[in-house]
Amino acid sequence: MENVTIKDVAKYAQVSIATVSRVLNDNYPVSKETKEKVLKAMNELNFKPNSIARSLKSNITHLIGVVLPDISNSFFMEIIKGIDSVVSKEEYSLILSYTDENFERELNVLKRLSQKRVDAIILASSNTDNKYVDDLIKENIPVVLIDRKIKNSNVDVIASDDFGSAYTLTKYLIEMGHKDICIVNGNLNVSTGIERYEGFKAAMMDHNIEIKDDFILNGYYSWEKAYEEVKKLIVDKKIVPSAIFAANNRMAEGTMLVLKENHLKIPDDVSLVTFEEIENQKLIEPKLTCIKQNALLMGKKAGQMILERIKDKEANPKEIVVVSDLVINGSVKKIN
Amino acid sequence: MENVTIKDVAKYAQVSIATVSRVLNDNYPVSKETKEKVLKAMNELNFKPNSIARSLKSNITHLIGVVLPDISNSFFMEIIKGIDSVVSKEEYSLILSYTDENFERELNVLKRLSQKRVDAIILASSNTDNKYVDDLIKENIPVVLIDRKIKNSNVDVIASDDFGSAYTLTKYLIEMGHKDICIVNGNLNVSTGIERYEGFKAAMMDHNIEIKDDFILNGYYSWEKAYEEVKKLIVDKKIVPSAIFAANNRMAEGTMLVLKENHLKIPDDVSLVTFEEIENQKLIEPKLTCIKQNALLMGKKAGQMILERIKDKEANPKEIVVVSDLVINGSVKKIN
DNA sequence: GTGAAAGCGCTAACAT
DNA sequence: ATGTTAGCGCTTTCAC
Repeated sequence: MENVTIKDVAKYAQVSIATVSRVLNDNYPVSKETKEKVLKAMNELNFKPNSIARSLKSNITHLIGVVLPDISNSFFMEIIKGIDSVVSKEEYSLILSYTDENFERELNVLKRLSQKRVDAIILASSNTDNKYVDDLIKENIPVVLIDRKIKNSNVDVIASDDFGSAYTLTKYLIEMGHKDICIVNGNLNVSTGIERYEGFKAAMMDHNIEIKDDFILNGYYSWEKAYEEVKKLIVDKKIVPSAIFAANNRMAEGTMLVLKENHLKIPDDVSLVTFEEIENQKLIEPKLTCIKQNALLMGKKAGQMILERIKDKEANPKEIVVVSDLVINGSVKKIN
Repeated sequence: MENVTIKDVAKYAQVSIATVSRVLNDNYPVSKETKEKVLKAMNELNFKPNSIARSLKSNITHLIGVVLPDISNSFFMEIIKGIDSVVSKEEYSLILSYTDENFERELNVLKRLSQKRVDAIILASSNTDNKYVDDLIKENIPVVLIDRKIKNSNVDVIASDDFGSAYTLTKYLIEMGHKDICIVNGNLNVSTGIERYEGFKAAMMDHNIEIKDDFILNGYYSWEKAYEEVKKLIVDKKIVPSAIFAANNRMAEGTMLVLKENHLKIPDDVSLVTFEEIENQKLIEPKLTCIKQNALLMGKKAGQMILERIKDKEANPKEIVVVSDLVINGSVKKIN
């Protein structure tokens, strides 16, 4: 009963293996009788086509590699759900890898996926300078970038308007009267990190507000790092900004804990905004004013894109921008 | 440059394909000179071994299927991290699938994994009656159950002591003076759901406390369901229990929102305990008294187990219980 | 409508 | 130490 092959089925049904294959794929004429005979044989022997062998012939593995920096972040989990909901309908499975924002690890993972001959890769790279993507494409493995862009690569991209949204969010703080605004930056090797920072700077500059050196913190998209950096500012340096802009949800969470531990109330003592909603937002007081990205939709679009790309590798790369919303909650104090 | 095979390398280096294979695997004697010649050829042609072809020969895919009910739950994400940290060292990749507690979907996913010829499967089944697991094992695909057991299957298991922990947690409530305790059950088709309920009942019975029908809620491990059910009890029926036992974190979150919306303070108005810590616990007042499982460790153990099992399919199945802690926080009121 | 046979890229037994 | 060859399970072209 173990590892029944097409050959066994053929013998059992007393036909050739070619016929079995034809029944299996239903792509060539087979007489009704033989077809039934074969199907019966398959059933009785509990035959399952070996997809490895199929892949070897067809060069199609029905495997999509998904490479993300942080799988505990619900933002990326939503993306996975979005991707899966689209591609699983076409019988694709996802190989999930995460990199922890570590570029070396990312390269290893990509290499492994390439050897596994995945049909395509969906990538949120931890480095704008990822040159390996070009190699992948040369090797005929299409890549769709999600959330994070890279330099010089002529590939499909699905991302948010990080610059614009950061600008909007900062502008909102400014219009609420804030000037002493601290930014907790994300990973500045990453397009989103850079663009959010640029958006922030542009808004500040456009309103002629100076950004103090002390108020530029590097949180690398990490909860812990953000916690440390904000703590250094507030506890060690004893500087309390009027508002804090956290460049992602994890860092907003770390920031909130510092504030909580030091009995600084949001928004009375410090205002806080974040790029991407924090976990369990609904249960936390106050809800944070934030940019809310549509991660599920991004995932779905990426799934569609990758399916199209697998079918047509020559089409011109597309860049899709998924709009994010500014959600105003009660975490920003109005200053006269 | 595209799809260089062992054959191309052989021609380029002017040796036989066998020699190339030998260099590739470094498992047979090859003279230093030829070896270098071949390595050079590989390099210059940018050769990458086709792991599909290898798999076809060896029957080893270096793929492990991971099937989980809910990937947005940090509990399961930690499990993935644990698994990955162990198996990626041995060059395994993970195919991730989630089932949303839907058993049909689970069966589909398992079938797909079996056809993909994964080397093994790590499964948190959404039904104790999963008989397909036996088929998988017959097909020579080892299975390790994680978190959730199934009936009658002679397979490796790595789980928590759900009964015991639920008993402990309930006993704690009782010792704090609670009698009107409401349980929000998980999925009662699942071993954890059942055992947690059983543990709860046993503790109640041992202390001669009657469980009221109104206080047995079915939340199916779903945030939304729990929210609905608790709301029905508290808002529609206008019954406020003295304490609530939520059988997992998502349901505790749903429950908390109902309480919050109805201005019921924890623990003053209602006490609440949960099986597994909620997301962003640190930022939420009050922190919930809970059973804290060691998900990362469970994942690591599962990873080790699966590697051992792949190496030795005949060894007797093991069952490992990972201990959970009762973490007492301020969410339970002491009643005289 | 069906069968024979080549071949996908690789490994390993056998031969030299 | 190296080459020749069969074969892993399947698809597909070419005969009939």
